[in-house]
Amino acid sequence: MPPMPPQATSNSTGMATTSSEELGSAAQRERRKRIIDATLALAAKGGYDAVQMRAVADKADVALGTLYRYFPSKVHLLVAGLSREFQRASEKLDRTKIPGDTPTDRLLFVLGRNTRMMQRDPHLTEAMVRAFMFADTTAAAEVEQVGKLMESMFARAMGKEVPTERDSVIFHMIADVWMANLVAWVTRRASATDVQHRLELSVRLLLEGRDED
Amino acid sequence: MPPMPPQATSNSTGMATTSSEELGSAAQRERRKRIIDATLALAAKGGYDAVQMRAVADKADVALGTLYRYFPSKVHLLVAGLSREFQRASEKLDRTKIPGDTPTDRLLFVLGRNTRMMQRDPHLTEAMVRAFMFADTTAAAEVEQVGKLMESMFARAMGKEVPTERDSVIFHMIADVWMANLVAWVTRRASATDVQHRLELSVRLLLEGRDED
DNA sequence: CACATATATAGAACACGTTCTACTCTTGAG
DNA sequence: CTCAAGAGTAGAACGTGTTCTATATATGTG
Repeated sequence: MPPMPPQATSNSTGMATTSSEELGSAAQRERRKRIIDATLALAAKGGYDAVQMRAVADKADVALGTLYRYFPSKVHLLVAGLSREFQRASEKLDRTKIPGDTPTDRLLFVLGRNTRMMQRDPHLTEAMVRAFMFADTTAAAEVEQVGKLMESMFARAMGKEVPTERDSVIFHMIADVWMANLVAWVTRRASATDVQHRLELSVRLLLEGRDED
Repeated sequence: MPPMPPQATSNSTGMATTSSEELGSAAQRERRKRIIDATLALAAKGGYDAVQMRAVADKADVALGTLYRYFPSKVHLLVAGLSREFQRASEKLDRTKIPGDTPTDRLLFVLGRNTRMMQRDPHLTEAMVRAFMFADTTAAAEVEQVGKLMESMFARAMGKEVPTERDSVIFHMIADVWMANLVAWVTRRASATDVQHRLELSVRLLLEGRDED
């Protein structure tokens, strides 16, 4: 067993620790940030395949061994990147008044906004989303964290800060449909408008049990 | 450009050609079958990681180069395996009277039956489902075919042999939720009962706009 | 039959994720 | 200050997906 370094974001409560995020010295937080920056930069340029561990290490100016000490696999790395992106989106959302007359409309606004944001960077989205779906059991915790982030964004959008169990399940389904559609879009099996329509229909059905107003 | 062999299953109509399936000499169909058999056997024994191209080639008694001539990547191979499994499930279904009083119930029966069938072989399911989700654009056609199979199974279950556009979209969403739940199950982020409940809830909401009867 | 061409084979070669080794640099406890 | 343990570094090494090369075998056409 190697001695664990900064690493892992288990955090049993699911709440972020104040604002500074997790353990590690300043230098370590710096390194971790550089690594994720490098990852996302490479992903944005060439997608999943362009995120090569040696390239990430180089660009982040750490040794390959160090990279692996921080993130035990390429998938962990990319899911961590997705997590950070969602965290940022979520924070930005907090500073925004979400438009829409009904909770459903507001959820749809959030979903549409994030979808468009991701579609603006196809390579990056491809890399993160494929890693997310490919993740195996060893990255289950990281995937779960992303799930939590999506759920809480949805909850906030709908003004259900404390979702019921049923709400949670429905948010989870919406997240599933969202991710599935992003995957389809990323692999060119669905157009941007396909995605938009499907999301709208499924959200209305799941939340209101109807579509067309 | 290398000369294409048996290969690809485009089939623009989406209909299976009578019963014998696709082009190629008898020997070629034989090889193809052996390859998929070998793939599924290895997958059943050790999941995604155990499906190693050299091992598949060995077990199928073909050269590595031949394997690649038939299936251009590991993902193609596994998605083809999933496709064949679904085709079989679909055929078996055709020989079955689907129980259930309402179309929704019948769809849920089919979904539950297939889910249980897949859960009976966790490794195999893990291998196929992860490949399915990880597939890139080069395997989009194969993924689409699997999508078509799911859709037509659902359509048949509900007695909607000729689904409307709206039906299709809804079937697609159900397939998305189904696959997402299988992924979650496979990575131990969801239990079998979680999956069952989520599927039931989402199908009822998507099809009837309500749950609890 | 004979040959041209498509397929199949064995195995080397290559790429990239991951692991390992040997060494150096930091850091914090005493 | 000293030094032991942890963290980082450079780079070799390994495993598996994929590609390439050289050769052999089928196959169908004159």
